[in-house]
Amino acid sequence: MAKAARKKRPPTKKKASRPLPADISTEEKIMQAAKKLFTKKGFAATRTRDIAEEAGINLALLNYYFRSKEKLFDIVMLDNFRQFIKGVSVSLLDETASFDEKIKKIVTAYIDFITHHPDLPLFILNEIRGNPSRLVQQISAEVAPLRAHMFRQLQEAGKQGKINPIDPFHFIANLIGLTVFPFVARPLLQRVTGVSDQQFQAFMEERKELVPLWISAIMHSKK
Amino acid sequence: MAKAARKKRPPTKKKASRPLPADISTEEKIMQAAKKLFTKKGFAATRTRDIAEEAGINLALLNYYFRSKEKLFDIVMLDNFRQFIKGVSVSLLDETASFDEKIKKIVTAYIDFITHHPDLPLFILNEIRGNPSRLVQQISAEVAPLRAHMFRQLQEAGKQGKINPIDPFHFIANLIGLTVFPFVARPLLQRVTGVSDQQFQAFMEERKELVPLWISAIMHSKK
DNA sequence: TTCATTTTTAATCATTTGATTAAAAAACTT
DNA sequence: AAGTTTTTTAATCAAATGATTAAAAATGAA
Repeated sequence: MAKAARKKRPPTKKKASRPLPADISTEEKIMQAAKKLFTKKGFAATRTRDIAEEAGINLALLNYYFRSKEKLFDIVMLDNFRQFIKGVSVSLLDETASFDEKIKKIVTAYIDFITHHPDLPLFILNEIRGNPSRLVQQISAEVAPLRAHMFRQLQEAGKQGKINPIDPFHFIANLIGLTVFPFVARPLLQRVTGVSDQQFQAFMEERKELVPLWISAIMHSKK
Repeated sequence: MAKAARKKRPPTKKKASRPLPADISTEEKIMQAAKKLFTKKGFAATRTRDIAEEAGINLALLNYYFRSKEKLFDIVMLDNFRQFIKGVSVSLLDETASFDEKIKKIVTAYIDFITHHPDLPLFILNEIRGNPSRLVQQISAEVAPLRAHMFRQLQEAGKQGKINPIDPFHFIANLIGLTVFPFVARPLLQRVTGVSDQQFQAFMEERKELVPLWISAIMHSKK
């Protein structure tokens, strides 16, 4: 029997004619709650009920606005990625800075940024793994111009003989590894080295200076 | 009504009098399946049914042998940790090797090891975060002697004026960061740098030589 | 106000999932 | 072989969980 598909009321089709509620909208509340929980615990370990409670709304509202847990997650993930990339792109595209200055800016920016969003890196590393999807594809597209720019700079610096020719792969692995990895491995590192929370922060402050120095040392070390 | 608590038959209390089944026991099959899935997808995203299927046994058997998903996970996790640590400890405790040689051995050992267990590092970084539990405590205890040994070596090398005095925190963060991080961030790195699977392996082979060189350069760079 | 539309809720559904049970099958002892 | 214990299974349970529904409340337009 042809069950006339009950057309669901389209959610959140804002009447273009009138301005938004302006204040902290319900949709935004849900997004923020979802971001907080998804980022901290990952997709599978996060319950939609927890998100609803964190947002202070009814569970049905979540589905009303976002249709499904997956959809909501995709949005949060994309948002997280963009934020993560933005940190680097600003410094990277600053044409007035020298290569060394750029590195220093990137390192500082990332350390500051992750200090305020400590769960982000691991979230991204996790979710990028299980997702060969369009999401990741989209991210790649957004990163492309940045990559091109950095590669060019690397090549120029290499040609001027200032530094060793180093493959971009190694360069980026080193830069991000030295900067981001301590945050990702923080619980492990603190256990193994017996470092307190306060000390950890101090060490990361130190690294703002040290990592650029080390990167430089690496690129001037003789093969 | 006092329902006389149905005493559950104690699982897997092997009669000590007779040797084990010897071949690949059911218990072992379950362990291996659980390890594979837990390590790849984490605790929350892994279903006990999937483990049972992967092991080719009935779901009830899993609970018969291990009582609960949590218990099984704890066992797998401890096992994974030990394996991860073992890689380093062998190289580290080799008294015949010089400091530089040790570093080279550690880097090579880790790169080889993780190449064959690519999901392990991220698993550990994930599970150590949400687990301030006795599990992590136990790990710490097992790592302690290694840490002490490495610290002593670092201090000695520093006193001999061969290298800059470098805090153990920075040293370990650098060593592991440069060695392990590329694997953890592999999908991201490959996307950003446009590197193929084959090329990635080649790069990691290169790093067996390069990372020790870089570590050396870092420790000889002037403050 | 009245009416239409949007937003929110309580209640419920359907499926998934960890766990248990009772009984069958297999292994071992005598 | 008979009896005992261990191992394995099919069936089922109970709780958790993502999603939907129908109706109420709020909002804005006329």
